[in-house]
Amino acid sequence: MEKTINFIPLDYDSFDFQDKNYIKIVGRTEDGKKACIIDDFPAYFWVILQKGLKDKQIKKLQNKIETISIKKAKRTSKVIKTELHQKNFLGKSVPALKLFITNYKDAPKITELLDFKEIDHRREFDLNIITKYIIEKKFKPMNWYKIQGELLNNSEDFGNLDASLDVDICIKANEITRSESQPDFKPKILCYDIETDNVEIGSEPILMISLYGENNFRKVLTWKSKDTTLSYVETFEDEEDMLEAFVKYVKEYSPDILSGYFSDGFDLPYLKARADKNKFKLNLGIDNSQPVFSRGRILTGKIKGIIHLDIFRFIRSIYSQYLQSETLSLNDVSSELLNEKKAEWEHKHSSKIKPNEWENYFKYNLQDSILTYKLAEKLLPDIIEFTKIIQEPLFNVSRDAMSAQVENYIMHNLEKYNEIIEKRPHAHQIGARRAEERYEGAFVLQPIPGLYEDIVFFDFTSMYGSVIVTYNLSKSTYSHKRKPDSLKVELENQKAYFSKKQGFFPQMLNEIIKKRKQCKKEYALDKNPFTKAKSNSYKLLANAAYGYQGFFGARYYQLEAAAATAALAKEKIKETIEKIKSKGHEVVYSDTDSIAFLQNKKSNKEIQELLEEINSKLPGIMELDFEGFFKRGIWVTKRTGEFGAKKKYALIDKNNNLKIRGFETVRRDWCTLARETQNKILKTILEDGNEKKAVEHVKEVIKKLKERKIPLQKLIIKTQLKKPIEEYKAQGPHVIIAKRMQEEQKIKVPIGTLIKYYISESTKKRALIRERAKLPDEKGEYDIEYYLNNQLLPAVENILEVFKINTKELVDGKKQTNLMDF
DNA sequence: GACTGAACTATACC
DNA sequence: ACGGGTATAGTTCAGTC
Repeated sequence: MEKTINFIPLDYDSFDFQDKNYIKIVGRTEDGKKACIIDDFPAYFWVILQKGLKDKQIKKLQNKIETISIKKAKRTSKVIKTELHQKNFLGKSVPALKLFITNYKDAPKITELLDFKEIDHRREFDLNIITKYIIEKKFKPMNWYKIQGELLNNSEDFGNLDASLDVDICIKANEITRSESQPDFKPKILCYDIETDNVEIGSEPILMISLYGENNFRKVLTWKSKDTTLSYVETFEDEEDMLEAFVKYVKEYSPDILSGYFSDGFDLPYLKARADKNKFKLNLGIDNSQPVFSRGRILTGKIKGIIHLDIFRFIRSIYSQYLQSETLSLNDVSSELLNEKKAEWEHKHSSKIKPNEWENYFKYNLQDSILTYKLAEKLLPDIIEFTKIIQEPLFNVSRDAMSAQVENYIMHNLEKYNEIIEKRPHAHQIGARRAEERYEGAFVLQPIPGLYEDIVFFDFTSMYGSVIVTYNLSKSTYSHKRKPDSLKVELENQKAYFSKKQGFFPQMLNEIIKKRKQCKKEYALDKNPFTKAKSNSYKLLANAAYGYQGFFGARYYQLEAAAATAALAKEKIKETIEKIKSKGHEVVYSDTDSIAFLQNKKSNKEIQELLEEINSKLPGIMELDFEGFFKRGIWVTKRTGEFGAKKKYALIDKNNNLKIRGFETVRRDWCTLARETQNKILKTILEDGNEKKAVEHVKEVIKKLKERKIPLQKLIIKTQLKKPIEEYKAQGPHVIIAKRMQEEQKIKVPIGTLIKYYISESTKKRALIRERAKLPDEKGEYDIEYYLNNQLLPAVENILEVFKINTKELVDGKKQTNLMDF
């Protein structure tokens, strides 16, 4: 039966039927029904031919290729037909054969048989099948389409596929056209969280599972305690019954997105492992399949027909640059984004929980799902807009690293350039790229330490991106030797040349930057969160494009283009600094794309005119922007030597808002006491314009510390493990503490763990710091001398030095601090 | 055992 | 393995006397 529906694709999957590839897309219809679209997949890839082949030679080659057939264990795969096309590859026009094959999965195998001398390159055999499908059919995620096709209703097509799918409607597509109207789509989200006694996946039973969804849908499922009056708690006989109810509720709710926080790495694999132990099928998929885990660098959990969204993964790979949370824990991120915290619950083994305590545990468990739901709601505009722009499924976009996002964007936008997609680098190429010498990067101006007044900040908008566009720096425009009408860029040990004819990479980047500008304008007029999200997405892409060209895993890697980008950016900012100086302004500081200088009694209007004048002479799309006026700013010396420290300064604006960069205040590996004290003195100095109050405050803190009146809590030092503990060559304090945590307390300390410790007094003379490091709850007295000399004073010394104050004089009994004082 | 520079390590800036 | 280079600064390590 013929059927036409309006449909929005959400989740993509591929399957084989009679040895051919098909794509299965799950999404929603306009009236909110869950639908599945089956579409065929034209499996093909390209071989790029040598130039100047005669028609006869090509025909002969085609005939040879068309006989290729390979047998794998289960299927025979062959070349169906070939077509000759004129395509572009890396900006050059090339003759190419389009090879249609029966099964795309065998494309790499078939390319191995194509070692004919007439063939220069084989391409597009190494794409993800869904990526290739979306490019080919332009059936893009999170957009509305009109689907016209055959209704599958208990039909025998595809082996009764439709009958096994838990959807309202299933259609074999004949025609897919983009709808004119694109109404807003609000996906149905369900969030979940589990609690266990042991974090080792599957090691012990799951104690409870919470669920939270729209219209205040809330559940806590448990089998541990039946003693509760909380209406949302449901109790079961055993773990298996609880798991069964979990699956039942998910299916009834029928979410588009099932979301957890770190659920890829914990909740979902744990659920699966416990289901296995109970010999129970965790059949969450719409085809009743169980979650499937792919082992990349990190575990990834996929559920068929439902988008499994791990909010933590998205935050870590994309969103963390907008956050200032010290860790990406649910608690820290929720505090920052939602101004809400996890519920109070002191973790203890379930055997030690008293009957009247369980309710608090249930509330805690539910709160985690609620926070995850709120985070999902908050971040979804960003995730959806990014998905629409990148044109990959939300499942991938929410997990991919920035390099993959840039690459996917490129691949999905190459068609209008008639370009064949470059291949992924081989392992040996990656090795060679990684071994390449590093190139010279950005310029950082050495500041002269001091307190300054009335500071102006300018910065270049998307500087590196605008340089790439302006000078046409990319793989397809690069040449190692001079060509007519090419731009020469002097690098450290070589010269690089870039053609003036615009390449697709700079052209695409130009579009991205233009769209960003447009969105920004739009948002200024109408504060729509989706416009903001779109603007953010383009900004992210524009900023990542430079790093992409220098990234060893990139299809369009060109180190010379990256090096030239940095070199030209450096040249331009230096010229701009000179220009500002020539107008009588003292330039205080500059880092990469920003310049700070003294207003020097000039009016704001004159500053604006200066900006316009500079802009009128900048090349291409390069643009300098006004960042802000600051009433005061402080730059300090390095700890060693008397020169000004780079990447370390503090500013205050007219509304007394602080902007602190690089100082210990913003570093999480310093104890709270040092950070708070430093923050306070920076604030008073910048507010008052003098150091008087700051000195008094420091004296007070020193006194308290010496009297041991500072609580230990403020002296805990946190350091993150950046690699497995056995790989450390130097046994620093945090490494020793981590080892003890693992050996004495049986606490797992994987990469990324934030190790907490304090430095205690020692009976031994000249003991190493690591020998004095103790766990926060370990008995001992903190070492006053250490905290004075290694934490507090270093944090305030360089700041007070600007006012010629010797910190040591603030310390009573200086002989303990420095023997030279005698 | 004291001292010193190099190596290792973590974190921040843009 | 999953953007790039620039920079500060603490602690340990290894060599010297």
